[in-house]
Amino acid sequence: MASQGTERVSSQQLSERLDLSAAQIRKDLAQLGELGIRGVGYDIAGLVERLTKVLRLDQGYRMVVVGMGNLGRALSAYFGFNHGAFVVVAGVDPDPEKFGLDVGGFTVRPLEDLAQIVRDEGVDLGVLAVPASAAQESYDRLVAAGVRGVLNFAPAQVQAVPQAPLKSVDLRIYLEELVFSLPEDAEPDSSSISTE
Amino acid sequence: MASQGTERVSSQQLSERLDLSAAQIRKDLAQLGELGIRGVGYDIAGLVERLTKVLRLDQGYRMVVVGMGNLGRALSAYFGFNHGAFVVVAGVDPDPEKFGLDVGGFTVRPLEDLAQIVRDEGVDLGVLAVPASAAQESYDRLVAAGVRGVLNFAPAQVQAVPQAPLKSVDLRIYLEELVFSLPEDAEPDSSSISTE
DNA sequence: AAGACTTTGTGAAGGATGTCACAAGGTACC
DNA sequence: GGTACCTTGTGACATCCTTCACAAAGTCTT
Ligand SMILES: NC(=O)c1ccc[n+]([C@@H]2O[C@H](COP(=O)([O-])OP(=O)(O)OC[C@H]3O[C@@H](n4cnc5c(N)ncnc54)[C@H](O)[C@@H]3O)[C@@H](O)[C@H]2O)c1
Ligand SMILES: NC(=O)c1ccc[n+]([C@@H]2O[C@H](COP(=O)([O-])OP(=O)(O)OC[C@H]3O[C@@H](n4cnc5c(N)ncnc54)[C@H](O)[C@@H]3O)[C@@H](O)[C@H]2O)c1
Repeated sequence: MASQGTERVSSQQLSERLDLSAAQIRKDLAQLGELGIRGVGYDIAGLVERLTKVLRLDQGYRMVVVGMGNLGRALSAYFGFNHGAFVVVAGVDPDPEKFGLDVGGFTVRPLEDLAQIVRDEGVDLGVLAVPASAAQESYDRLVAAGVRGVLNFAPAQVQAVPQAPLKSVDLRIYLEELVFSLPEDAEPDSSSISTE
Repeated sequence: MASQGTERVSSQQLSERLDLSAAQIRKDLAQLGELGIRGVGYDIAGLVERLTKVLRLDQGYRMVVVGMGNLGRALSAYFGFNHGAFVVVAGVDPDPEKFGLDVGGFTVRPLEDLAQIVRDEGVDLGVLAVPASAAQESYDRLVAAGVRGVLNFAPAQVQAVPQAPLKSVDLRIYLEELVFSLPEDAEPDSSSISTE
């Protein structure tokens, strides 16, 4: 809305876009102070500014990707585009064949350089795109190197320390949610069942 | 647990693994009938079987990936490994340079073949890995081709029809949640802010 | 300036969800 | 068989979250 130049928005309009009740929108926004103007609505630029600050997105976060396989490269190219507050500044991998590979504005470097990269580049966050078996070890490595948080894409249970919060993304969950939301009637064929 | 050969589990043990209260586990599982045995706990094989059925994961789902860029190829290789009930059977792209490219057990085919592929291969689900600007169009195409549900990775608001539920995954949210969970004290540098 | 109209902020009510605590049912050992 | 010990299933309670409904505060028109 802001990028389209709209100036004001009502809780009613927001509720339609976000699929929530208008009362919910107002209750939530009121938590941040009196942001709206009665009879008028909310100032979009003001909302964006306030929310950006509350969500701590008013500062830059520098990231390093660990594991430059299929997913690591895709993420680097994606986040590398500088989505808002986030920039990927480096990617590391233990596989020498990947060293020097160009992705999203930087080249892949050896895993051993991690600590140095974090220090020199002022890295804040780590992204794990390594095999599940290497997830815990990689997390520990990132923490030792000094990152302040880690986003994990490996389907593994990783033990985290409070100094470096961990957030895990398991894409399989989305597939499961999708099939659960499917209309009941005719279910698909069962030719490809496999019990892992 | 099942793959490790463990036979039984108590609500207490589950609560520790899942970070929920034991009472919560019991209340939830009791919804599916009396699955447990008092004084003993739950039979793991039985639980897996019951949950698999309830979540409709007891049947195979065949998928097609639309958009064979960085993410599409990564996802194909990932899901192509046949995670439980899911198999990627095809990938399509409008870019002729990508035709014939080999990923995760199949080759990339032209976008125009989509309808035919869905019909011939008995595809149930579609995966959107296209630019945001092409998301709606691609969703419509998938629905017209006959898929029963769509998983979308493009950061776009797509209008869905009830016959083909849509589930969207926005990875940026995870980054935002991660920085919000960071310890308050010293926030990182602000040298790389950009307002998109 | 007054009246008609909007839209926010918010107590109060209602609904949903989570926790407690214990009887019911089961095992294990003598 | 009897006793000690577990662990589930579940009402009763507590807590949290959402919706309702309206006063307060603003705009717009005349
Ligand atoms: N590909 C996807 O779409 C996708 C989606 C969700 C999750 N995942 C998960 O993400 C992870 C990576 O997936 P991928 O498809 O990119 O696999 P991949 O095999 O293509 O890449 C893994 C990379 O990690 C590197 N690596 C191996 N051991 C390492 C270690 N100890 N430290 C650092 N790097 C190491 C490898 O050299 C390789 O480059 C896996 O755990 C996978 O389950 C992948
Ligand atoms: N790369 C990531 O890690 C990542 C993560 C999350 C979300 N996404 C989103 O996923 C989408 C794809 O990302 P990407 O990095 O793979 O981009 P990409 O540019 O590498 O790939 C996009 C692909 O879509 C194809 N395409 C273009 N128009 C199309 C159309 N009308 N129909 C079908 N295919 C079409 C292109 O030929 C290209 O192969 C984007 O919307 C991106 O924002 C990417």
